[in-house]
This record gives sequence, C-alpha cells and structure tokens, in this order.
Amino acid sequence: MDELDREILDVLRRDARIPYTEIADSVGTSEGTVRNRVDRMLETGVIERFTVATRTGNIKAMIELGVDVAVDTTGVARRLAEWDPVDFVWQVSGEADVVLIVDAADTTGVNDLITRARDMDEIVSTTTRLILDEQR
Amino acid sequence: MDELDREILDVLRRDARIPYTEIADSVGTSEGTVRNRVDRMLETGVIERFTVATRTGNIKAMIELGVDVAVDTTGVARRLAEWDPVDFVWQVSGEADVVLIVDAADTTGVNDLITRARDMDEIVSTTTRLILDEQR
DNA sequence: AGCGAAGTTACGAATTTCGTAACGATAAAG
DNA sequence: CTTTATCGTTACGAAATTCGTAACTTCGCT
Repeated sequence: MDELDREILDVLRRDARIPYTEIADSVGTSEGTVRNRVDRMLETGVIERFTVATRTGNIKAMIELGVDVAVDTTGVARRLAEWDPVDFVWQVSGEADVVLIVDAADTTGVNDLITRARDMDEIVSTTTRLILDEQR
Repeated sequence: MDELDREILDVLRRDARIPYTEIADSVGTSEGTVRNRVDRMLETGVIERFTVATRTGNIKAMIELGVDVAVDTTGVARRLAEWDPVDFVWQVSGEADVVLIVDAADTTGVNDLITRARDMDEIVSTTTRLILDEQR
C-alpha cells in the first residue's frame, strides 16, 4: 500500500472499467505494473470488489436485521449476499446484527426481500429505511 | 429498463470488471447487446458509475446522524461527502436523517470524524456502529 | 401488407488482457 | 566488494475483448 497503489485506486474509484493501459498512462507506469498491483490489492483484500453504483430511478433501501443469538451470523449474511438486488451486506455492532443495502425495481422488490428475510427463522427482527438521496 | 437490463446489472454488481462477452453468455444474449444496453444505462444515469469497494484502512463504520429539523439536510449531506474517508452519504427515512459509511485508517480516524460531525451545530445526534464484516 | 423505429446480431480491425520471461534495484550474506 | 536472493517492473507475443459499423429482426402503427 504505497502512493502508487493509492493513485491507482483513485482512478478506479472514478471509473472501475477503465483499461489497465490507460491507468498506467495516467499514473506513469506500465500496464503490467498496474495489473500486478491491482491483483495484489485484490488478494490482500484492499480491493474488496469492483461494483456498480446504480440509480434505477425507483427505490433504494437500508434493511436492518436482527439475528437469533444462537445462530451463525456469518452464514446468514453470506446467504443474504446471494440475493440479486442486494448491493452490500454488512455485519455490524449495535442494535441490529446485519445491514443490507438494496436497489430494487420497485417497492414490491423491497417488500419481497423483507418478506423473504422474515421467513428465515434465524431472523428475529427487521427495520427498513428508505434511502432518499445519495451524495458523492 | 427491462428484465434484461436488470440481469446485466445484477452481474455487474458482483463484478464490474467482468467482460461483456461473459455477461452476454450468462444472461443469454450477444456481446453487442450487452454493450448497447450498458451504454444506454450510463447515458440515462441508471448506472451512476463503475467503482471499487476498498478496505484501505483497518476500520469501517456506519455513522448515523440526526440533523436539526430547521436545517437543510441536503446541504449537510453534501458537506459530509467532501470528507476524505467517507465512502457513502445517504439521506434516509426513519430515526436518523443521514448515514455515513466510512473507511478509516484507524479508530482515531473514525473518532475524528464523529467529533467533527458533533461539532457541526446542525447535527443533533450521532450513533456509530462498526462494520465487522462485509459479504460479497 | 408496408413502413419506420428500435433493438439485436455479425464480423473484421483495433485494443486490451494475459502468461511468461528478461531485466533492474535493493538488501542480506559471504 | 562481490554474490545471491527477492521483489517489483518492463517487454512481448498470443489470446481475448472491445469497438465501429452494417445487416438483419422485431414490433407497433397505419
């Protein structure tokens, strides 16, 4: 994690689909070096994943889930991450145990998710907040 | 924005650097169609940007902020988005008004952020949760 | 049926990615 | 001071992907 890594990340944050060759030009190194470093950052977990920020124009929400004390929270979280409209799944400290960020086609989509979550017997509580606006 | 668009987005959410050819295979169409549709979604703003989820520091946290009723929440959110370790800024419904997702170097970094938030007089309350783990 | 618009497929050329080998710098060991 | 090992960078050809464009379908409308 040095200055060059940070510069590469800065470029990728702006546009994660930009080719290595262009990143190399803009940070002043070769394609191979950019590739090596991105690979390394992926392996070490500095880069968690490449993703896409969407605004389907419809609905985004944050769903907080309480998980039964007797249950493997990581397993639940992993299963939730499989669901398609889910952007992020975080295990958190505090009141709730798991937080989902979802971007669904419509309210029905969000409702489906909540219903499916409630149907898992490991899940003991849900709270939903709509994401009204996103800055950045 | 039809079902095919949504399927393409679902693939991109998991890995935004996957080639169009592979997306095409996995959703059952041609490379050209995927390309056309991604271009269109970029133009219409459905896709805001391709980005990278990072964990450059050791601490990630979700900070919930209450904003004074008399205050322009969007303005506050916009100012918060300028801060360096902040990944996302959302205005949400429910208890809190604004939620920040931060990726800081250490606990001090997170604490700084909370302190600075508390110092803004528009901010009337803060709750912090550590993000213990993230699923992809 | 005929027409136009929108979307999809086809395909060759340009570009990028990928695997691998050579090269260079740095640091520890002899 | 030279040697050796390690790590990162560069080089380069082959494979894969992207890109521009043209032909082809599909669908709705008159």
